[in-house]
Amino acid sequence: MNPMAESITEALPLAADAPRYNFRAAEPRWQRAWAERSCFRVADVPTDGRPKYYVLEMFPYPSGKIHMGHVRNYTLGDVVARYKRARGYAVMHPMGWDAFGLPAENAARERGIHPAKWTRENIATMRAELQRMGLSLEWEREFATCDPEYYGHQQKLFLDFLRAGLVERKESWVNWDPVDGTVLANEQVIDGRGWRSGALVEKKQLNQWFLKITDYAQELLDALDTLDRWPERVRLMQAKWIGRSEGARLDFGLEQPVDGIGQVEVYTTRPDTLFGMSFLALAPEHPLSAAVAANDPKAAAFIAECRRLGTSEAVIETAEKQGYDTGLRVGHPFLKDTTFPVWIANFVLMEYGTGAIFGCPAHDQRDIDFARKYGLSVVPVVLPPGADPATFNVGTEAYVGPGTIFNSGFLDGLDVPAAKRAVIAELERLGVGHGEVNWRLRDWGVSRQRYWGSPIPVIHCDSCGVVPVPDDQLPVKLPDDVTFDRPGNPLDHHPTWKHVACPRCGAPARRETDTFDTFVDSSWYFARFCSPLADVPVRREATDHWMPVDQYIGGIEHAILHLLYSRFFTRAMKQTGHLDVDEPFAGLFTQGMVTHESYRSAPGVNGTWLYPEEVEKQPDGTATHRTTGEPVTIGRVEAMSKSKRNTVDPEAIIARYGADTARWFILSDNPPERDMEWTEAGVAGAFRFTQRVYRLAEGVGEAGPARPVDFGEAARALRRTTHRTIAAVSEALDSFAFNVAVARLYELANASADAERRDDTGGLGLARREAVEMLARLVSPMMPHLAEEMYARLYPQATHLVAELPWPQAEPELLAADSVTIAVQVMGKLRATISVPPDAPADTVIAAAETEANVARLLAGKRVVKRIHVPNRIVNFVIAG
RNA sequence: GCCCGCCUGGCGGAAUGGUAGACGCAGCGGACUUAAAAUCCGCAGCCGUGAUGGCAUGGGGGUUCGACUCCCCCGGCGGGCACCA
Repeated sequence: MNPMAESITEALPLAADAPRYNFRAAEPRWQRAWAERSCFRVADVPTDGRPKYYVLEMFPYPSGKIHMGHVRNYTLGDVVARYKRARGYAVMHPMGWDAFGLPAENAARERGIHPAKWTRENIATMRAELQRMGLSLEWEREFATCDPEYYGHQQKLFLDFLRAGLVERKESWVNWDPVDGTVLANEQVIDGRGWRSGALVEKKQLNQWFLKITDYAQELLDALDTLDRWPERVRLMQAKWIGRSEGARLDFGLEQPVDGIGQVEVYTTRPDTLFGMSFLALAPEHPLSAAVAANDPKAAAFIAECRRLGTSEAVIETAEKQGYDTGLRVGHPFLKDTTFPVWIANFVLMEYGTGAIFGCPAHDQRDIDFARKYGLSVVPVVLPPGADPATFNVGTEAYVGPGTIFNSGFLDGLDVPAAKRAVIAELERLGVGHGEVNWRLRDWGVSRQRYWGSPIPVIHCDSCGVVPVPDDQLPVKLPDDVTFDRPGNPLDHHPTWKHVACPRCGAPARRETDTFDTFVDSSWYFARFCSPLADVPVRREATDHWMPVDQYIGGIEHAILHLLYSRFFTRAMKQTGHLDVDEPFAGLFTQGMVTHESYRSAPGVNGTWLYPEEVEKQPDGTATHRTTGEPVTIGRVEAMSKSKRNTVDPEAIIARYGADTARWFILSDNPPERDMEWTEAGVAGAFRFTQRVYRLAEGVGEAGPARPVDFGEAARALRRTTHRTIAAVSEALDSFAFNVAVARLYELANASADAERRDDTGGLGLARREAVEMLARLVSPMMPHLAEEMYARLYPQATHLVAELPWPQAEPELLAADSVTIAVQVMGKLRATISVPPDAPADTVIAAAETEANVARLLAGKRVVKRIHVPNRIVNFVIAG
């Protein structure tokens, strides 16, 4: 299976006599030491007075093995956790498993493994892998969302939400796979067909449970402004997703009522263009469309055609605008003697606004496309600045810019915003409409027709209706004895599970067999971590102390759904008294992906994909197959994916180079928010650095008795480098600039190595010992095992671990230099550098600069009109001419 | 189409408006070695006679004593959203 397995024990070549850091022995030893000393334990409700810091990485789905994306995510989080701990914070850094979901059911269907067994085995494997990474996790808080204790509390939250009016059961249009007998998410509909079954997907109305996230739409939007430690683009994406729009809702009266329907309600953001109306269009699912279709087979056929196309985005994108003229006509609120045709149009969405629009082709691109196709009238009513009202016309492109209203009765002469206000006022006065805010955000449908999820804790009774499961009967546990031998929901097929007595009247009733969307599970796990053993969903004292998460870290792919759902859930939990915070994540960091070159076994795109381990790179930049020797095409560098086989197994890397090397490389390559390229050469370089740093520790002398030393020039220089590195690394870690921290540590290592080659005079040996100790401690958030190993060498009698040490402090007097180099410019171009004492007065510095031969030459005979002096940095002479 | 981001050596990247290219990877030269690896030392943006010479941060303009950094225009790349009325 894994081509790299054979090479796991093969070590990088090293000289036999080279001192060697044996990570295979050291890493497990220090992992045990941290665990035995409970270095990473904190209390649910601490009393030690340290400030709290909650570091959380998005918990993994137990898919089988960890991948490089996990390694990057958890390494980033671990650096923050270890650094903040050293900085004096009580750090909570938990880990758990997002354990429900479809892959487990697929495994059951395809391989006959029970989803619970499959999931538990994957968790065991992946937990061991994470532990080998040396992460400073508090494993005592671990849970999986498939634990009945967890989802039972989730069911309790749902019932509390239900009682608080935050839950609704309603009919909604869904993508229905008639073969699998299940609802599909939009992403699971490919070219109108189910992604698994290949069956044509139908649009179907189904009773679904909804969480009323739209109740919080305004708040979720407004509070984005308070999330100043979130990436701007995530906030923008959420704002767009919530999609607030301001407009008007108004009624259009039908000339002839149809099936009792006398008017059509329309939502518009452009009430100012009402006089430019030329048609009204209904969504195919609109009740009036259905009423028309009842007596008009052609209309029915048109609607059926629209429905067949489904709701998938890909289909909507490519579909041409199509309409059907119903023959009906509507009046206009302001144009008393005019009527307009009513169409059914495929581009009108039932889910947004009222499912009906008025068409103003001159000022809306979709409407003009539609009007030009079907020969409908086009009346411009917004005159662009400078245009001539007598000749201004609209061709195939709608005018959507600002301007002055014309052709519009009482609105003529107003600008667009004023006209909007005037129309709304008039509609309200006439009682046919009003101003309204509309949202793109929809309520959150949480029902899934699946087994491997949390049961939704309600019971359906023929006489009592929907009855919540009483709190004392929670959790509603999943039955173990289920079969996956036929399509549909195994809970529904189960012979006994769903048959229960109604808790209210005792009559035979049925359990809800839908389970929760797994996004529900991940919407509050961060709160549960604060008190993972509590017999309530969350213990208030614990969440009051630990929430919000101070630093949340994960992939940008969760920018909208998971983060928005969690923000909503936090508010809902606050409303129901479970929490007392508004926002779950005070700080958010979104990491880039891990990428790798891809390889194909033959030229062009015809070859099969090859794993990196199957490929041998040649010195000339080409590549061949490791066993067959045939040429290999090197493809693009792209995100690691199983389908492209451009993956590298973290387990193999850790086995071959050690966890610290993997961690170091993944941090050093580039800034963490960008995509990084995983390369063999890069890992090897990181490995060499671990060895080099360790040798430095072996090369320093014993810790002598503390004594005042009159440091010589070289020792003073090294000490300044050491202390500047402390300051620089601290600053870099504070700002997530881990690649810069790495660079500064290379410099310190280089400086220590330089010192090693010089005579130990003037206290250089002591300065070197200090440099190496600080190197160990500064490197510890990133390479914790190596740091412990080095420290143990430096202090064989030490009674504490680096993981328990406070962060080193730079000595301020060592941050100041003996002298500074000043750049001397003439007319902004560098002409010389001079060395002067720090903070030398301006006239001294300028005088010194002027005497530099090269500067004097350029200034000779010229009139200097300005002398710029920036202390400790630069002198610039501006000459006339 | 709309929105956002990015563009610096062969590569990843560094740089409070103040000496552009730190640090690493790859490369080249040398030491050590029978040899290779490893290790160590050194070189290294481009042009150029070895000048503290010139040109250089996608292209063009601007602000400034001074611009990778701020502003405007253009180009390229990447990402997100999208019949949202």
